[in-house]
Amino acid sequence: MELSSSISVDCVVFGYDEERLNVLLVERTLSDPPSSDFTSDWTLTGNHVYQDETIEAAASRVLFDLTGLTEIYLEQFKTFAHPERLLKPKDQLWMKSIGLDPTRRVVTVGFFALLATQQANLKWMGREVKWTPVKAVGDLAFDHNQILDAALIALRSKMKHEPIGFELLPEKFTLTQLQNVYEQIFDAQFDKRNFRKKINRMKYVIPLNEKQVGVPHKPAQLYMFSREVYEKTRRELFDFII
Amino acid sequence: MELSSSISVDCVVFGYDEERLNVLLVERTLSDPPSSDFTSDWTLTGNHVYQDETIEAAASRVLFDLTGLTEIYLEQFKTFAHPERLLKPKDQLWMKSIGLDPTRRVVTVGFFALLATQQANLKWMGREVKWTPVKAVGDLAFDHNQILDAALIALRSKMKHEPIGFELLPEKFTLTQLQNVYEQIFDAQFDKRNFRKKINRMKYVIPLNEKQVGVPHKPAQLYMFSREVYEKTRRELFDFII
DNA sequence: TACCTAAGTGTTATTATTACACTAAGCAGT
DNA sequence: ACTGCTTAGTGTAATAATAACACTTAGGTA
Repeated sequence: MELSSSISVDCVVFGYDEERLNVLLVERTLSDPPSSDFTSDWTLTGNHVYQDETIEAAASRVLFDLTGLTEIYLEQFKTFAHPERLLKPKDQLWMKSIGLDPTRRVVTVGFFALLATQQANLKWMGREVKWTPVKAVGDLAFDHNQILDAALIALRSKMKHEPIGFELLPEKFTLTQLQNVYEQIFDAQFDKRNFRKKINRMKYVIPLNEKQVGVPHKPAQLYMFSREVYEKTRRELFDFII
Repeated sequence: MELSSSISVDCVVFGYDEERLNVLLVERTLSDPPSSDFTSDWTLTGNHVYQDETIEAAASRVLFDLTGLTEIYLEQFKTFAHPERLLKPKDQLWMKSIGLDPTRRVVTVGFFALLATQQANLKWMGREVKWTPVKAVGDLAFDHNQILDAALIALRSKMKHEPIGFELLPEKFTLTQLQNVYEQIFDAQFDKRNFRKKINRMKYVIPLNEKQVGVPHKPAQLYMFSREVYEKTRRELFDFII
């Protein structure tokens, strides 16, 4: 039989806080009726797509409602549609409680978003919202662990070949911060001098006439990323690969 | 209002025929009622997802029905859900003619598949099926030009960083064939000696004890690709990038 | 003034990239 | 058997990128 389904978007919102990579989670509690069986747990941030809305608009709406920001790096990475993705008893219970038909198949389109954590001012439909270090995420509701895993794979893969690390930093950043972003996300350590040599070749990482102030050590040069220069100077690489 | 929709998959089936990159198209005619207004045109190969079917299974089913093959390289690349993606008059007419509700939003998950054209034995629900050179594809039905464009972008991007060019060749291939695959898909020319030097470093491209036979020139060494060796010897690269 | 912290910098050996042109092997036609 | 046609296959030298490695500098704090 042909499939009729609801469509939702889930945004895996990654935030970097100068220490590690975090992901935004919102609490899921059973409010109506409040149930003692239902211990609260955590979900990614998602919502249904409205009738006349594109999925990109739905994802932006979720992000805006959540953070108050509009210019967020956002990218569709994968769609999740397994027939049994929402059939765990707790998920069923929760769907009933908010008035959704629990037998209805829900297809969700996964997006990931990148931002510097301090940019965001968090709220979500009155529910609790928190940043959680990606490495400390426990069992999530629905199939959200799977979605998060896929988002991480997509993030790493994109990050290897395109300059999106900057999206996780404030507009002005130091090279040490930039290096830390890559070290955290790839669980790797790079040599400072070699890293900087490489960055030096990237004409789109532009030194500013500005240094850190108020740090209790030699203040670092600040840089910014220019997507414009990147688009002009980018050259195609083939790695395909050893 | 919340969205209720049908889910379909569309497979962008790429085939390489030792000359260029082709894509499989099927003819769309209005059979019931046959209409003289409705000039036939071409679509990608897709179908609805059934109630208890995963989208991956639906895509494999489409490919199997189309080619009789089961072990095809297949990858989900993007989901298309624009509210107006099927509202062109011709698309509406066609949906009515096959008994679909034309006001219903249809969300389609795009997959691309790779094969060597000679492997496939084509048929599709009695409709005409043809290989078309990607560069010669005209206006397609629905939003299928958009889907094809996105598939090409995804293919090129993946191909730059992972060894999937082999999927477009027969199991045993020559280095010249391999080079042609990349030249065609990237619209570029590579130096033969440098290309071969690079391939030489890839331990997963394995020379066989076998040569071409019956060619009217020096017969070429045949090679095969070993995914197993690839997985073992692959090393992570960071290009992120000038 | 001494100490702490992170910033910033250069050299050398190895490896990869680029640009470039001739010889070898098989087949077809005479 | 010889000639010609076609594609396969190969090496070198100059330049650029990578990898491994340790000390000095600038500011703040006590």
